[in-house]
Amino acid sequence: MLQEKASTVTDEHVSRLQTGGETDLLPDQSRLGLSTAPTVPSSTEPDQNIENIKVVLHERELWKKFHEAGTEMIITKAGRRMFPSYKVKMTGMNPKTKYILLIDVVPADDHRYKFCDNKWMVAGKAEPAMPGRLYVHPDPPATGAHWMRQLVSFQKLKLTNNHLDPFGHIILNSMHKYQPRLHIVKADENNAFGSKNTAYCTHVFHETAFISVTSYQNHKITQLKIENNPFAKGFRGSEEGDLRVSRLQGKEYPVISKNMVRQRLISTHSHLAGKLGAGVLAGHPQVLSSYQYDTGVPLSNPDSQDPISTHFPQSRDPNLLYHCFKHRDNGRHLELGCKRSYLETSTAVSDEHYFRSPPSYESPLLSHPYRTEAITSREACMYGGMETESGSGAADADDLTNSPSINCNMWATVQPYPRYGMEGVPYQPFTAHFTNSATVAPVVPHPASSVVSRPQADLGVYNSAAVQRGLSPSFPGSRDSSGHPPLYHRKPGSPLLPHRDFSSYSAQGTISIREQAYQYQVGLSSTGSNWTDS
DNA sequence: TCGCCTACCACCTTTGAACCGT
DNA sequence: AACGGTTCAAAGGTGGTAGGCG
Repeated sequence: MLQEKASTVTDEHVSRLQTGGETDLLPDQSRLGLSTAPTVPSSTEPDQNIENIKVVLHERELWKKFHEAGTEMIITKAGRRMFPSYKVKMTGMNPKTKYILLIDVVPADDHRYKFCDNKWMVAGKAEPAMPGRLYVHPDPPATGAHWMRQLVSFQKLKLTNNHLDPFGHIILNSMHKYQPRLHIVKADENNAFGSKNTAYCTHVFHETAFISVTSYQNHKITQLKIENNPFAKGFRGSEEGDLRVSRLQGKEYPVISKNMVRQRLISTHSHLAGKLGAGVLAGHPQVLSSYQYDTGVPLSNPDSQDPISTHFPQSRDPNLLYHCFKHRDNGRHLELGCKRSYLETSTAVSDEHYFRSPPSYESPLLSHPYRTEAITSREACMYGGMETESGSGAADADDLTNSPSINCNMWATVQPYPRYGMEGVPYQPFTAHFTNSATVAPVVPHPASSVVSRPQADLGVYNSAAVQRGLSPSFPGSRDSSGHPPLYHRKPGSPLLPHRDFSSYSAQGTISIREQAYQYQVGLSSTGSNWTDS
């Protein structure tokens, strides 16, 4: 019954999309950092539709500060957290319905950037995209009441530039612009996720877009991080007046705190001591003057009236993007809610670029075959601390205990990145790929990718294959008497054991780009059941 | 030569076990 | 014995830096 309604709704929204449908997002909501899926007039249960869920970005003002300066996120081989961390407040959920929350990070455009003259500039075409990965909130599928009870934090999400990252961190390319997206997935009672009628919606906050870097380029960002990140307290001026003085003096460059000077002295000392064996102090003025030289470049620029565009050139993010989809059992992927594609904009000027060179940034979640991956390491699972943050530790046991546990899972996608020189390739709308493993949807090869059609391995496969097989130590394919995958049942009080699954997906054909990384993942897939936590 | 990346550093917060008192 | 509060050490996160690499 619900499915029938969904079908109707889906068709309606497809129609709206095809006619350039608008979102129902109010301008005020956008300004307030409120993301909401469009309403669905045809529904008889408006309050229980996933489309009605509203999401408010926590600490939006802080995000905006970073955004205005041009947010940068450090990526390291071992993985680095995002700061500000991604936290949201949810409302409008059905208190009794179970949901799964996921985040992915998708390329915001097809450019590589460089930081030149205190602003970000396009430095060429983007590198081939990393295999898209999903970060699943460590809380198991929980009721809407649970998610709405407190802030939902994704602070333990980590970003890496290690293409072979085994920890399930989100893999990014340095010097590229990315956009995190939040996905809310309705968990099916039986299959938890990815069933025939899985509904989900996607929320995007444009303030959270960032450029990935291996070291900070913009000193404004560095200062903002130091000022706001408690872990960076050590880099704050030991005297409270440092920053204040710098502002009073109208200096745009960062003030050298005592710690910074000390570190430089220590570093210089050790370095010089090793090479010269003497004359340490002689290096001090040099260090300082060098620093001032590096940072003393006037930050003003002719376009300073628009800091966002200055630091994030060619930003095409509308205030909010959101997508609501619902999968239908027949293998077709229909869009349930309305969608604003990157091409769908209000101002031709700011988005001209995208029309000229329409990137084919299909959602890894929505438009590309999935492989699944359950994470074993504690780092990758990143659970536990999250509970403190989100308060899930105090959640009603009922919210969680009966929930299928897919904690610590990271779903990975292999995203065929468009080949270079694809100008003119029409934008490919997102398509939902929530399928049941028994209903494998045909894969339409990406027009710009070299991917050979291969078996669908999407979120539905995650549910049916990965959970059943890889996520359980009793692989393969065993189910308990209740019919649930063993993973769904853990002993009361027992810790959430990390699992890893690389066995759920095998690829046919080849991928010419990012082949190495892809093959790596496939390789893991073939040996996934033998994975042991290190 | 230059830009980017990595390993390492010291400092800081967070976390959880151990301990103690009620 | 159970519970709650405090202490402390280990783990982990942070940006800065030198040096390596292409």
